[in-house]
This record gives sequence, structure tokens and C-alpha cells, in this order.
Amino acid sequence: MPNITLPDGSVRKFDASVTGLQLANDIGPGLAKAALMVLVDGVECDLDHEIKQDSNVSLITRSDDLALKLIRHDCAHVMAAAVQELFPETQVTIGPSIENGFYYDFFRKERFSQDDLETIEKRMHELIDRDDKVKREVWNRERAIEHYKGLNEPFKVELVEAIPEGEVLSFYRQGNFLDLCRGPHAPSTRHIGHAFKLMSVAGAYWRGDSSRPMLQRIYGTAWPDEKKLKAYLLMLEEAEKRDHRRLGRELDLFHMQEEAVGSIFWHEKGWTLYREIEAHVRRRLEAGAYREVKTPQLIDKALWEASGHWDKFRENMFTAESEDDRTLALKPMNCPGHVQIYKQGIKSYRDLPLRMAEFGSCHRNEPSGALHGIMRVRAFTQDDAHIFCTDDQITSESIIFCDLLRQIYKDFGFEDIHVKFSDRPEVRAGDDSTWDRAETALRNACDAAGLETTLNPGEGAFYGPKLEFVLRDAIGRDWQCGTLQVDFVLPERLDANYISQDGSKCRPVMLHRAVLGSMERWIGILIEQYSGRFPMWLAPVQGVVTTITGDADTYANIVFEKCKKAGLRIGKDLRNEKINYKIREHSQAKIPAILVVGEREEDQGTVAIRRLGGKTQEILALDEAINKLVQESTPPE
RNA sequence: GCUGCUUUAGCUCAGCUGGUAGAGCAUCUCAUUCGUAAUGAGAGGGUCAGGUGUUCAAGUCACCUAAGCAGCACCA
Repeated sequence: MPNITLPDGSVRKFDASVTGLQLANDIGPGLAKAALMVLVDGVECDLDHEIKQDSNVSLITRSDDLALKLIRHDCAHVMAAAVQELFPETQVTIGPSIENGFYYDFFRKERFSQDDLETIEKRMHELIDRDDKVKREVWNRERAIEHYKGLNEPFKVELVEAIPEGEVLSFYRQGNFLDLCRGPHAPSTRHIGHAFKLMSVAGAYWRGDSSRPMLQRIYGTAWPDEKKLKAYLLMLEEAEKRDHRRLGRELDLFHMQEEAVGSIFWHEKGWTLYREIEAHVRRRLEAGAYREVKTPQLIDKALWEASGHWDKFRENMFTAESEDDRTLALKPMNCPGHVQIYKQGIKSYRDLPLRMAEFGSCHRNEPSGALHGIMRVRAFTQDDAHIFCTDDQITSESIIFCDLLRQIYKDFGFEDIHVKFSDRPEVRAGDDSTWDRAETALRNACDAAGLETTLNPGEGAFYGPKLEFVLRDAIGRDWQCGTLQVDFVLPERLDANYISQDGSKCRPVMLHRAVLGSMERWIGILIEQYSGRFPMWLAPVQGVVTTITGDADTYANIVFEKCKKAGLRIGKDLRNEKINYKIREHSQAKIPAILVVGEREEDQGTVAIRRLGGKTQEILALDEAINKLVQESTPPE
């Protein structure tokens, strides 16, 4: 005789157990029709799940956020059903919902083509219109394994075998299609709706393991309604327009070519942007009492062996031989170098915390498939620093760092940040008690800094746990940039010491930290964030002086020189072209301000400023205009 | 690295079933001196990613290599 408490607090009493659907009917037929699943004390269940005890229950319809996951998962099932109808020789494996959609991994000798995707999509619409009932069944292991063996579905057999003894094995049947699945699902296929689209097919390793067979993964996107689907597709188009690789070329920022795969040729404008970003971070670091250093590019492999990197990352390190037969490695990171500087002279507890920063250019031989524009390259520069401190200082240093990080992100227009806590990986250096200490210290620091974190299990660095700072850009994409890592291992391995208050020799802790991550990737992110329309202080060219006709050339030159003298990054365009033509060209080059001068401006000693994207102009006295632009070009305080 | 796809002028792309390259924009030249997102005319520009093969004949077909793209794996 369950008492059902609904989200609005009202309670319904039933004489016997009740299904979600019966409950929905009891509330109203409209709800019964719209309901997709039921949430019983926070657990997602099918609509025909029997509720036997007093519970808090809410019925989920397609307008709920939770429904999205369900619709996508259902969509994955329908896709698998469609594929098996069309291509019966295909083996099905797994198909979850993911951010923005779903996928399903198939094993099939022949490749799915783009045309196949269209055929599959068409069949999916038909299956949805068929409105097959979706029914849950519970099987025992032996039956499940026999079933899949009989169908020659070895991947499914493996899945069943991997499910721990004692766990319920549920299957879902819709029409002729049956799939091993935890559920829940909507009661019939029509609930999926038609706001979905198959996007692409690509390879994916079975169980994410590169030593195992490669399956074909079909990706799709699905939404509660057409409008949301369209909005998503539009967002993808927008992302493509913002692509830093396209804008990098269009705005003449950089290029890349075959002879230097994974390295960037920075053009003047891109390098200006780079230097401006570096200068800003440097200002913030100086204010934060960091000491900037520079360490060697090539270091004997002996140091990398001592640090442990050679063991773990040898494959990804570029090496060179010197005439005395030494093997040198291009540094893939800066920490061992920083420890060498730290170790010069005896350090006292009075020297700690010691914040050692470097814009460290590193080389890593990334696998070819990992390269992506300037976001993932083989030669990059970290805004790196290592804080050498005592155990007691970990918390305060972490808090100070988080403040710095938030400030810098804000300077670049990012305010939406979340933090991931990555704990010990399977393969690691240092014993468990050391890891206990490091993880506890970092957790305490998070608490003290008031950071909310999500756990990222097993994703820590091999020498210590880490925080990863993820920011959200203007079109809702997440980028992992900053990091803070606690390291008790490297100081030990490389024998870094300090003399404590009581005269004894102690190990410092190293905090590895970066805000931007890599300069190159950061610039890629900024290009996409701003869509190439950089704020004045970052814009490679802040303004262009241009003329209505050649009569204004002399005055334009005066304006240009004055702007230059005031420190503005200014260009001039005295070509004999129509003003429309020149406005269009500089607008397309995304120059923030166009300073137009003609006869009128010359007579009155003014300039007409037209802002990027604006339709109007602002007429100001020359000095006033320059002051204003200089003001706007000042980096964030 | 793995799977698939792609590679034609600086850029975006066309080139049917093999018969020896084309457009728009950009560039250059000339004319035009014009008030806020394209002035007109003309010219130049390509070992069709590289290589090997099939063929009387290859941008087009096959194979190899490289790079790029998407995803997977990797990411100190």
C-alpha cells in the first residue's frame, strides 16, 4: 500500500503496488501519454516498473532534462535495430547516450558509407513510426550467453561475462530487436520523436583498448524537438566559422606546413597576439611574486632517467646525439630543469615558498593522429611554474594560485569555470602513503579555496594528484586549460632539499601549475572564443587610418604617426579605392577600429571612428580620439 | 599510432563513364578621386600532393608514400 509523494509535495495513496504508467493515468491522461520514464527515489525506471513501497516519485516527460539522455539512448537502440535489419551480418556491441547525442559501435567487415548513413536514418524514422512496444526482460547469465553465442555475437558474450555475478541481466525487446541493456527506456519507439540526425561514422576500439579490434562507430545527435536540433546544427556551423585553423589563415596569424608537422610558423600578426598574451601573464606573475627563469632545451637523458620521464615517456621524446656520444633529449617539460635551479645553493625554509616560473618551450613527439591545428602540436610553450614549498604551505599556495588563475581567465573573458580532481592512476611513482598525503593535501586545499570539484578517478599524473581547470567558451564548449598538481615524488627523485627551522634537512613539496596550459593552444581557444574579433588590447592591429580620397593623404599620415607615437598598433590604407571597398576589407580583417579621414576631418582636425561590426561613426577631435583608443587598448588592470 | 575519408591556381570549389585543365574571389596592370561592408576593363597564375604501375592515352583507374580532416587511442 504505497504512499507516493509527488514533486509538488502532494501524496497519493494506493491499495496495491502501482506502475509509473498507472500513477501517471491517475494524475491525468495527458501525463500518461507524455511520460517517458519514472524517477523512484532518484532511481530511473521504466514506466511499467512496479512501485511497491512508499516513495518519492516524479514522472519524466520529454521536456525534462533527464529525458534527453533517455531519448538519445533509445535512439541508439533504434539505430542498432535499423542497422541489423538493413545489414544482418552486423554485430552489435554498445551504444550509449553522450553529450549532444549518442553512438553505437558495430562490427562489420564492410565499411558504412555516407550513403549507408542516409539509408539507416530513413529506416530509423520508419521504425519510430512503427511504434514498437519496448519491453524489459530479465534473463539469467547462461541463457544470455547461449543466446549471444548462438547469434555469433562474441562482443555481446564478452559484455555479459563481464557483468558481475548477482547483478540483474536486463534485456529490452522492441519488434525483432533485442539488446542487453540496463535501461530504462521509453515504453514505445514513437516517444523518440524525429528530431535526430546521423552525423558521422568513425573507427573506435572495442572497449577503448587500442590493442583490441576496431569497430565502426556511428554518431548521431538527438533532441526533444526540431527546434533544438536545428539550434545544435547551427551551433556546429558557428563553431566551423570560428575554427582557429580557418581564422588563423584568414587573419594572417600563422600557418603550418608539411616540412614542420606539429610546429607553428607564427606570422607577424599572430606573434603580436602571442607576445601580448605573454606580456600580460608575465605582469600577473610578477605581481604574484613569481621569479621567471629559462632552462635548457636539450638535456642529457640521464636527468630524464632520474626524474622518471624517460621510463614513461621515452617514446614521445625527441632525442639528439652529441659528439661525445651522449643522448640528449629536447625537453618535454620544465620541472626537472627547475629543480636543477632550485638545487643551486642551499635553500632555507625562509626561501619557501619559492615560485619559479618559465614560459617553457617544450617538444613532445605526439602521435600523428593527435595533432590538431595549433591546439595540439609537437612544439609548444607552457606558462609553467613550480612552487617549492613545505607541506604546511600547500593549502595557502593553492588558494593563492586559484585566485591568480581566476583573475587571468577573467582577463581573457572566461568566467564559467569548473574543476576536476584527478586522483592516483594505476601506473604511478611513489608509495601509497605518499599518495595518501598528496591527495589529502590537495583535497584540503580545494576545501579551503572553496572549490567545488568533480572526481576524475585514476587520471592523476604519474607523480601526483592534480586539479584540472576547465573553462566554457562563448558557444558552450569546454576547454581544459589550467592545472595544479601536488608532487612529493620528483623532489625525492631529484634530491631537492631545504634546511628547516630546527636545522634538519627536509624535502620540499613541488606544486606544478599552469594557467593557460600551452600558449599555442590558448591562442587557438582565444581565436575561437572571440571569433577572431579580439578585444582592443589583444588585437594584432588595433586600428587602420584610411582616406576618402587622395586629398586627405597628408592629414592621414599625421593621424597615423600620432597614433603610432601613442603606442597604438595602427595601420594605414591610402589606396585609391572607394571608401566602401576599404571599409569592407578592414571589417573582414576584423580590425576593431577604422579611422576614416576626408576633407571634413582635415578641416576640423578630427577623425571619424567606425567600430568593427558597427554601422555608425563617431567624430572626435584627433587627440581625444587617440586618448580614447589608447585607453581602450590598456590590458586589464 | 589505428579506422575511414580527403588532397585540382593564394583561397573556395567545378572537371560525366580515361582523350592531355576551368570558375568566383584574391594578385598584377590600366582607367576611375569616390563620405562608411565589393568601381570597371584587361592580364598573369596549375609537373592536378609525391612516386610507381595499367593503357595508344591518366587530374580521372590500381598500388605505395606524405600531409590534412573526423573519430578512437594517447596527452608528463
